[in-house]
Amino acid sequence: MNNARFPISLHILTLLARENGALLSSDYIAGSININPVLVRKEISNLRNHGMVESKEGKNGGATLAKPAEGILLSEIYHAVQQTSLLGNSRNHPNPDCPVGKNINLHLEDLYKEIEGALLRKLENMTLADFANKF
Amino acid sequence: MNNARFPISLHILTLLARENGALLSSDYIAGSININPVLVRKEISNLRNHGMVESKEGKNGGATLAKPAEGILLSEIYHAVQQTSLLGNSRNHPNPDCPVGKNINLHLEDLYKEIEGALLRKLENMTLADFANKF
DNA sequence: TGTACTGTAATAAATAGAATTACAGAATGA
DNA sequence: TCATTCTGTAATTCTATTTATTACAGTACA
Repeated sequence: MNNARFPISLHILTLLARENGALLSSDYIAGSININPVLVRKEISNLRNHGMVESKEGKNGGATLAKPAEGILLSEIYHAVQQTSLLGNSRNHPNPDCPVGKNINLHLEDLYKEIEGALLRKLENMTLADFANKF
Repeated sequence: MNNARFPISLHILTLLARENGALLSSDYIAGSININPVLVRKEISNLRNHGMVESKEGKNGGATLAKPAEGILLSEIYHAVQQTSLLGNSRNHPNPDCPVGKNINLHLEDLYKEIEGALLRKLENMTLADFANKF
């Protein structure tokens, strides 16, 4: 997870959480994050697919939360953006003729699962409201 | 941490843990991981700087563990390779004129610290020996 | 019916990651 | 002593990933 999708999504959701239902445009949001509006729309599209955001097309359109910030767990956001494994995967195929190479991916996966579990238990105990209220 | 440094370092250390003090060459290790030997030497150099590995130059040279595998915590390996923050950082500077933009990096940092703490408590309870013994 | 939006695809630019090349220097042992 | 086999490291090239940009169809509003 080297890319900025988690912080970007959290930033978007934090902005939306502070508006009480008012729609924010992708341009406005992009201005706060300082990234390209198209990337904002892409992230919003993803958050919408995960049920956290609603958006409205056309003039005076924009995005808003699909449910109260108290009901959005940070773990949901994590799941919505998570693509690569937490501690990195080698793209290479380790040598199947080596007893370590042959099995390392299996054992790494187990390890990652365990670690990610610990992380998720943390994120499940924090809501978007908790985060947004810090500002 | 999108790159493969954690799994590569763990792979190297696992191989070394299974040799009882015998030296392994970067070429041999690279063959097991299936990456370039220069990258192996770079990682070994880093692990050496962190006191986990010793190496010997010249003919019949190679690397070996600097201390028993029972004394190497997975958290040490994590610290040795960790560069980027766990859940990704935006390279962009958020808008300082926006109340959210102005403070988000601060709050993200706090959040990351807390999450990383949970992860580290897990990794502190696993040794290289625990991992290597699975093979 | 013009304006201001979203949604999305396609492309280009920038950045990061990994491989490769190159070579100096160290240890060995014939 | 000196060829051989290693490490250490810098420099460069190659590749993959990420982000920005361009373009435009479609929607809603006033």
